[in-house]
Amino acid sequence: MISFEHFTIEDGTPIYSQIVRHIKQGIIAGVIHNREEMPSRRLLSALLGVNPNTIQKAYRLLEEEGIIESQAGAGSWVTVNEQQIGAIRSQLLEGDVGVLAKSMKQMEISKVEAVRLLEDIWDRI
Amino acid sequence: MISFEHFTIEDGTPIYSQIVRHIKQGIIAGVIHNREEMPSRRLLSALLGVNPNTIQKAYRLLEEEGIIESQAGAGSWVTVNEQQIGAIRSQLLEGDVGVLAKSMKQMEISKVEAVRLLEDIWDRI
DNA sequence: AATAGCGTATTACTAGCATAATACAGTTAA
DNA sequence: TTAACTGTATTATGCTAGTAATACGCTATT
Repeated sequence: MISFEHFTIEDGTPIYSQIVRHIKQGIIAGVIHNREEMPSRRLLSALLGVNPNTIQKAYRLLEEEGIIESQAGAGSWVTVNEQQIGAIRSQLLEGDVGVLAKSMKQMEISKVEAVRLLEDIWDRI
Repeated sequence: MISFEHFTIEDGTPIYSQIVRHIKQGIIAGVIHNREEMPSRRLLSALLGVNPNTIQKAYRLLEEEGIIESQAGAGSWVTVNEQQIGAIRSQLLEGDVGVLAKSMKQMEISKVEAVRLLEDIWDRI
């Protein structure tokens, strides 16, 4: 069963997006595996203190991306192969790093300074 | 007069936030200077194809942060000193880099790999 | 067979973002 | 002085995110 122990809701981003991202990051980190069982919508809703409809929206999006499958009465499970994992990894990393790089360039930050900032802040987090 | 030539609206973040950020980034980059005149709410609204109330919200937030001042009938101007610029710089950079570092750590990315990714993507943008 | 838990669907409500259409008072320049 | 432009304020509408309360049919387990 997939754990949401280290998951906390932040604001600024829709909750359903944060859940989708948490699952993707877990798959990339190797913490969440293929065929692993997702918590039921009602259970996760109770765990996170969030409305069941919000969980349902997250699960629906994951299903549309082919990352999980659901069966009425039974439950939901992760369904990813190695190729999908690689694609998700690229999708998340290039998106995140691209946003940062673009933002820093607009601030006239140099490449070496950008790397220095990343290394500095990396250790303080 | 402050230029919005290289500004394009993206979705996912409120438009008023994007405008606030654009001003802050311009100040950090040295493209926007103290005492420089902001475009009027109606003019910027027309330039960006956005409602005047959305511009007003952005300007109100900038005013609350002490980054601009407004006078009815006259207009609005940037009011920042060197100390404020340094503070805005830290605020933006540590926020952005912190979000990326935290996200990468959750994906079990190593520090050296993070730096390599940043350097790679930096040149492709 | 029955019950508990599962996914799924619907309706109603609140809050925030954005638009739309005005209105009013202060400043500036012709 | 008057006309144009400024910031400011108000009211109404639509959309999305999120909550709340149900309801229904399927599956697994007892």
